Amino acid sequence: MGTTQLETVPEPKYWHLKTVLSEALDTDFAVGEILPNERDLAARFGVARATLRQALEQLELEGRLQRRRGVGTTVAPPRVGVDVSASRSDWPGADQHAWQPTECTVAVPPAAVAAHLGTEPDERTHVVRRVRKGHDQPVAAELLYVPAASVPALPAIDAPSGPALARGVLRELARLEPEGQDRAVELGSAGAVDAKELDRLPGAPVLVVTTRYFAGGRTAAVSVATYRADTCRLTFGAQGDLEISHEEQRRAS
Amino acid sequence: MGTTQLETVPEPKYWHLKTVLSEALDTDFAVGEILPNERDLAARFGVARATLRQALEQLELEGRLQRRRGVGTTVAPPRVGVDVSASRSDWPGADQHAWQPTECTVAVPPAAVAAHLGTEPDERTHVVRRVRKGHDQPVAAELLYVPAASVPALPAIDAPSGPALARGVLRELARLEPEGQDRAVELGSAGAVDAKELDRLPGAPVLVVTTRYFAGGRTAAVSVATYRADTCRLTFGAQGDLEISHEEQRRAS
DNA sequence: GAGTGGTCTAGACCACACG
DNA sequence: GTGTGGTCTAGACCACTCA
Repeated sequence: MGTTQLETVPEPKYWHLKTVLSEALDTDFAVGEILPNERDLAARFGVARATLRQALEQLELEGRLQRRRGVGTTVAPPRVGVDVSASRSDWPGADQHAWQPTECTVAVPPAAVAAHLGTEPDERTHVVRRVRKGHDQPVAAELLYVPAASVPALPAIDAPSGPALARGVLRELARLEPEGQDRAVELGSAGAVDAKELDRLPGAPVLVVTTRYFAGGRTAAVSVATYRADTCRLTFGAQGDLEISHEEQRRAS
Repeated sequence: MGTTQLETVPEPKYWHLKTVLSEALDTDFAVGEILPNERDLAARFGVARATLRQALEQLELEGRLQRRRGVGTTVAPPRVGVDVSASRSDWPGADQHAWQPTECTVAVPPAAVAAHLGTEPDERTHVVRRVRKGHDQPVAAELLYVPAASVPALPAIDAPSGPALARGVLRELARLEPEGQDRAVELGSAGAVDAKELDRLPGAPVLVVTTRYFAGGRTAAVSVATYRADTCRLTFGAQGDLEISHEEQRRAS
């Protein structure tokens, strides 16, 4: 006898809240719609604001919500599929439409990047900053490290300069004969600069894509690109894109 | 005259804390070492425990720390590179060493998965649960949806069954002639089951890898695999692995 | 049982967007 | 100015691990 169900797992409040909210989003809200503010929501559910926020954070991490200070919390659109497959012609400089150079400096790359490039630990390289846009929104911010050896025709100019020089570096890079590339994806958090470029707050979750470009038997360039984890889904399509995100899979289940 | 530097950006405390802690980790701590407990750390830095925790959360998200209830906070080892490139022979059933089947059921897949598979919305498929291990640790939990049409030799058994039947399904799958695959990566949070399988708390950040396997002009199977985002770095190597993680790049800079 | 991280509360003030 | 989300505090209790 006794209880029909052993209450073995007292679910945390924020977890239960997240579930309830998630279902409400599916049924009662449209994409772009504004939710009630956090204080109201917390009161409505009878929890402290911090607890409510913990649930909202989870939902934002899953790409369901978008929160903007001074504005409010809105229902996020489904994640955008972004092609990052190596089979495409995405050798730096080839896809001028997607990536937009913003700056070009000469600096000493992080030691590990230098190791990839085969440059001396204190050797300076060109550093091109680029932004990738999609559907009006910035989706990724990139630092592209290009050693002088890869672009011998260019002088190493000390002073930071604009998109013009950046395009020059990319143009020179495009002359090389691509021999392949390497890619790795991991979770990270946006630094101050990247955050500004991605229109997010510092610390926002990002997918860090590190790419090595090979040419002439060497590593011709290394790219460290940070994609907005809240709005992006990285696709490595061999036979076309995955049209439906995990997010939508979950909703539909 | 006046201040030499306009204090334009009052950095949040937790952000500054994170930076300080990060540097301390680099210089004063070894991998696996236990940090002082949260109450002590908070007191030492003169902040509330919640603020200290916000900094620790960030560092955990970046794979620098590992926190375990009842135990303490330890310095995490560098992330493990996990190969998820499509070029490998990772057709389900081929790589028995990495993936370990734990269960096999018959169930109706989520609608979106059904759409990928081309099955009816209410049509049941085999569902194989697998776990991927690496260096003693579980790194990924997977649900593999296999429609009956892909494994015609097998009867659809209603009752859930163990690894034995799962291996049977995989064996049948391996008979098919692979025609390619599709892959997408996005950020998610672990559900209750996945969390248990990955030895993490529910809600832990994961990298969700959705794969479509093609054979016989159809989608033969769909896999939804969740990788531990804190400990894993997904590699798509065309010319070998990236040996050095973003993490280490940052440390070395 | 002692010590750890995980959850939760009820406040407060700040930075930002918008009218 | 008003309202929003972002940060921060100083507590409390709970769930878990381990000796």
